[in-house]
Amino acid sequence: MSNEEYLKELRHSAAHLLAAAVLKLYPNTKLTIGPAIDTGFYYDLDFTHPLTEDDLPKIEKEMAATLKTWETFSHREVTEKEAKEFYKNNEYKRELIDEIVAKGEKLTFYKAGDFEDLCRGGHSAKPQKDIGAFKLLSIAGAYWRGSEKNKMLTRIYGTAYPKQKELENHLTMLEEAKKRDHRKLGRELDLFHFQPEAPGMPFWHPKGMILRNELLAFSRKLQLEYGYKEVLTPTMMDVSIFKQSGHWDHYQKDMFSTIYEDDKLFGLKPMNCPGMIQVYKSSLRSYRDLPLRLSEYGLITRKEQSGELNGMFRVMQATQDDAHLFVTEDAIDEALEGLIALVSDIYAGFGLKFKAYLSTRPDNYMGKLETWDRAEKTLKAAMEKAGLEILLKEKDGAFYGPKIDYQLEDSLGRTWQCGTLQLDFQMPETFNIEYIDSDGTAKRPVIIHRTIIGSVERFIGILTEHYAGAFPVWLAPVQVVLLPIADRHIEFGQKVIDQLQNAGIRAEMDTRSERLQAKIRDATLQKVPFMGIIGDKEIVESAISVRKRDGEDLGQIKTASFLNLIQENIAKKT
RNA sequence: GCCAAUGUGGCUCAGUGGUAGAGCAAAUCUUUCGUAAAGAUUAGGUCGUGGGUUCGAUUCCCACCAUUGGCUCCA
Repeated sequence: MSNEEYLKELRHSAAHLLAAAVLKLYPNTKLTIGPAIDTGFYYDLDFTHPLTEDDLPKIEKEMAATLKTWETFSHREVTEKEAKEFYKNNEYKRELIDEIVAKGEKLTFYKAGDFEDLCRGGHSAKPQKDIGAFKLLSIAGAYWRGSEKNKMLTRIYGTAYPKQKELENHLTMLEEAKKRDHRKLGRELDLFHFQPEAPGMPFWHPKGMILRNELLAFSRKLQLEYGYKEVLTPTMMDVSIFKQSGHWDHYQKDMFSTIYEDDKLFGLKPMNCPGMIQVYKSSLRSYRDLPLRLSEYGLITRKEQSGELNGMFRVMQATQDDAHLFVTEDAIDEALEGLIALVSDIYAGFGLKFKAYLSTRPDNYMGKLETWDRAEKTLKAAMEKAGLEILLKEKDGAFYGPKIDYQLEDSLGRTWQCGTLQLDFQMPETFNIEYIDSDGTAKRPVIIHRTIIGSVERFIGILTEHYAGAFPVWLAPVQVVLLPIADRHIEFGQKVIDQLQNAGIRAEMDTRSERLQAKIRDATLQKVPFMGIIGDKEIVESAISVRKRDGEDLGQIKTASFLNLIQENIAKKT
């Protein structure tokens, strides 16, 4: 058995343990389901009284006591009648029983100690021994069967490991993730803030803007190399555009709109596509113009439900690094190759690992079957050629075309959906866009939609957590801070600052009348990559003593060499 | 939108049915200092917003707003 399976069984058993303890403490609670998940387990319960976090330690204690009576799991097959009799007061379990019966599967009960539960199995052979350490982590609401039409149940999350040490490591990791929270770091590093008058819409501070601008400059530079042309389209347009694109029908409830001059209804764009298509349509296009790669760093606005905003990860206004490629059908392959290469280039700039998922034709697809087959084959071939592992998401494509989704992995191993690359055969029809082919006839191009960074806001949130705020030199809002030891060193410091700034380095000087230790501490907490200490010795040598934010002492360095060192770091994106 | 929790000076947090404190940050002064926090003084809050109960509400109740952990949603 793999370690993964072992953990899964152990946690599944821990979920039963949780249920058993809850039943002892709150006998009228109705059990529903309780699976193992990647990081632990949960159990969804229907309590007669609301539960709070304060109740968790009590439940943990009961779990520990119960575990002592759990030597092993035994199971038995039961009839539908028996099962329903057992759960005569539990409509959730009866619903599950009906489903199992309908599927023609056997009904089994698993028992450990004196706790028995409807279960398909998959438990630790020796729960008492295997569940070495467990902890209940949080309490949350969850809909029965995941549908908001159903009753809200109480979900208790927990985690379990064979060894106490492993549990502790996991908890340390959670602590570490908390320290890296971009909302916390955003405030501490003075990058941005939120306030109630603009929910889900960040106020960017000067230092945050440097991150944005560097990020976009990097993206622009690469896109230029790949033949993109940048455009910018209105944030607000008459809703007739969105009626034509279909957004008004399908997405209206998530769109902001506003009345203009009493009789015109304007909508804030929730996506850039309609606008960019207007640019395409603004003149007659020849096959010689294709592929036309239009990029836009467009501001999109979407209403989000109140409970789902989450710092920079989920905002109501976002800037997307959007692009639309207008290509002839037979040039799709080539366009995709370029795109996949570009995606890899951009992610590589941040040292982020990624996985690419190919989403294939859904049941409600539009267009011709053979076009889909070809498009999927094309995407697959392009992924293969780029050396990407092909992970499939069957039937998960958009109705207008198949897509590749990119998931980034950050330094804590968490994954984030960022880039997406979608083939679209539908929008060209809807907007009736054409090009004149070499034979003089009008033909329909294909559109490839893509974002790589995704939303700039979200990406900066991810980068902040990935680097724990210690941005690489090229991104760091302040790259160098000079620390004069006494006031008489400021003059020399200013000369160094001038040199650095003239070379485009973001350098500052801490002229406060604080002790050196305090200045080092503050610069370290601000995660400034380089500190340059200036005292009498440095002035004599016409050099600065360089300390890195991780504490490494680089000793005295002449200003010119220091400049080179920084520029090297910037160029290598370290 | 749903379940649960939270909202006190810029930040982190304490506290109370009789109109509020601490540390850090800030300002001023002293100090001019060698690799992660010098010292003193001062200033700063109608306790998220609106209603209600009460002689009196930051504290109790209701509504709303925002945030957090989840669920759902993300065409």
